[in-house]
Amino acid sequence: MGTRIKDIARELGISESTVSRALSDHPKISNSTKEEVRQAANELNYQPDLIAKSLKLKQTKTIGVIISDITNPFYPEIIKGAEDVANKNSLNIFLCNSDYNRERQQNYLKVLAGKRVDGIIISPIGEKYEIINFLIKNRIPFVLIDIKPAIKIETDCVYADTEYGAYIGVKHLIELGHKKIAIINGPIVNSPCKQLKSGYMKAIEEDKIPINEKYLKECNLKTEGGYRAVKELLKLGKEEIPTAAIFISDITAIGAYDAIYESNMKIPDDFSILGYDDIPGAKYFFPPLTTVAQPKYELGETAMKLLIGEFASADNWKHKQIKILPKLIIRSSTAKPPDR
Amino acid sequence: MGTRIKDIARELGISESTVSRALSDHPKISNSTKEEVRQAANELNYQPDLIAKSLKLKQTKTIGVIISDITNPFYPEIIKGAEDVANKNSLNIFLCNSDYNRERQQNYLKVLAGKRVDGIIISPIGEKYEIINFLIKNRIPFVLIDIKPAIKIETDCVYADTEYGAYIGVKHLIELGHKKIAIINGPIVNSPCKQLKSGYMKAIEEDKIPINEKYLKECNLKTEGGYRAVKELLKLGKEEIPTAAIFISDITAIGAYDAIYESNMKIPDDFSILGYDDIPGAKYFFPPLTTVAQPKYELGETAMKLLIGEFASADNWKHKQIKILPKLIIRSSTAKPPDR
DNA sequence: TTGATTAATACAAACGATTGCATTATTATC
DNA sequence: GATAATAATGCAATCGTTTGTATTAATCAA
Repeated sequence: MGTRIKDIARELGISESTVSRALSDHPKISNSTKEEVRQAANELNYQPDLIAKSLKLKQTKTIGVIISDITNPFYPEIIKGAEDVANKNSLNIFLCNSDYNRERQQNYLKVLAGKRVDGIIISPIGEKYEIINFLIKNRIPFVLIDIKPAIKIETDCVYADTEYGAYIGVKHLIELGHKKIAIINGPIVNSPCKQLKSGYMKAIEEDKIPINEKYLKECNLKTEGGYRAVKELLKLGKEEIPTAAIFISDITAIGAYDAIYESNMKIPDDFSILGYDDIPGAKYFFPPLTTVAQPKYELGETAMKLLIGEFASADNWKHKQIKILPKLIIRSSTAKPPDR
Repeated sequence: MGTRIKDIARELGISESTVSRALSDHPKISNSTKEEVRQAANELNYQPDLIAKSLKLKQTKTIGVIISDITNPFYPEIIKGAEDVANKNSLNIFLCNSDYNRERQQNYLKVLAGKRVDGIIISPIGEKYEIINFLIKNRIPFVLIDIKPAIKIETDCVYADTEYGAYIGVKHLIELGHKKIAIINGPIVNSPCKQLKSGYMKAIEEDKIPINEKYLKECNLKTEGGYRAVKELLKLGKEEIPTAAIFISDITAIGAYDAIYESNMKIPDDFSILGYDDIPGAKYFFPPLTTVAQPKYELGETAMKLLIGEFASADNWKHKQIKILPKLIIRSSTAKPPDR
């Protein structure tokens, strides 16, 4: 239906190869024909078929990005960072939203492989070995995002140091005087969740605070997960109800607001809430949420740069694992514990 | 490098066409060879080349989605709605973020055309005729999102009735007793902005409230735009400072919180704020934001369904323009005006 | 046995670009 | 004026699929 190189060639009475070369400004084509070709292309509204080009050239100028929840404000900033870098390098992004669903993640992996993307940035959910195996087997360059590398794994990755983030967060709670501190975590199979726990443990143990197993909660990563977890905590004996909690994300912390208010308790007077991520809007919660800020944009930016190989110079033979430090943002959802 | 149909064919000593047909379960291929082929494909880790397939079949099973700001929580829900429908129809989404940048939008349009996507959903910024022209000229099926159709335009579109939303919002303010109501709008070229204004006007005029030109603000669609607009309003003479404002989005309304608090004023006692969108988190602002809720997920869902043609039945020759009604969510950022 | 029918597979062209090599046209060199 | 060098263009193969049309093999009817 549309215009092809063939059509331009016919129109001008020259060969397809000449048109192709003229369009890509090949030095061996005369300026006059180049001009003619460009004009004809314009008149005929020629749009190059990137599919055909990709097939021939074996590169798609496209990077696949798989994230787990586009609705979580944590991700859009990452995507933006990645997209900005991609654009600067005339690359495009194929965005996939696994929605915390492993099957869907697996499916997207296959689609991206089939679409022959030039590389993949993925924030993996669930067991990551199969993902890594798949990518390696299919020879797709990739960068893991927001995953702390395990010892055995040798891959490029960019991650925020959640262990450190959890540590400084819980330390902050301890300094305020809290001793009954809960942790509302996501599924512990996820790397950031693992890290959150170990940061929490480190801070708790450092201050010789006894560990209460009932304070260790796992929930799904949505608001409703946080809500339910806190509801359960509030059912404990009066003396045992924690006075503070650290959450795996601001989104789950929001659920805590709901649960606490439903019980006619006050934040932070009766319960201190420490979020994680610093999503836009956290500043305007009631009360403004104390949280650990993720370097979101930077995470996306760095991952894409790494993938593109901007960082690959002298020693690009070895995998880079880049750590970015989060920051504690103290607002008003944390305060000293109530004297019960 | 990877496995091709050719490789499977060689491996089994049969022809490529047989392999291809076996893989797609063609009835004329014997079950025994089908089984052999499937097994070999598995062993050799065959991943079909979707690029080649697309070239041949002239369809990519991909829908391009262009939105203007992935960072605005308004969009992720839309995307999710669209993606869910797409997935159910084994379609994928190629997401593009124009970032309110016309050049970038134009560029993405070209890329998507070049990538031969099967259709495009776009939330257009700036002048939409050139976009529509481009899409028609290139014979790409498309659906406009969040754009109220002008009389002359005959295209599929799905939009939330912003005029109605603004009308019920401003009515609410008037009923509270406000007479000095500002409108912090986005660039008036955008359709939702036009609608916001006319809804505002309708409500104001209905109650015979005189129009103050100084209350009609245009700003960019980010938090900082709302901040600056309100700052300017607060510089007016004491008597002239408005007592309430409706904002084009919750994101810009956030800027108002900053500006108001900087002037040591209180919300809603000194100034009522009415947002638009109902982004996740708006409920937890201080004070919780009164806002007009967009049917976001539904918007994306409907747009994709429309594009796929699920709605195309008897009368699919004419363009559908689907209107979805927003809802007023009254929280605590609006109250009766102060008696100055 | 022979021709017709059916089942299973193979051949080859096509999708729309790119590119190494061959070819032709033009100019330079002696 | 013949040959070499250079400039500009054309030919044809290729990327990995799919699919219409042979082709071959197997089965059946008479």
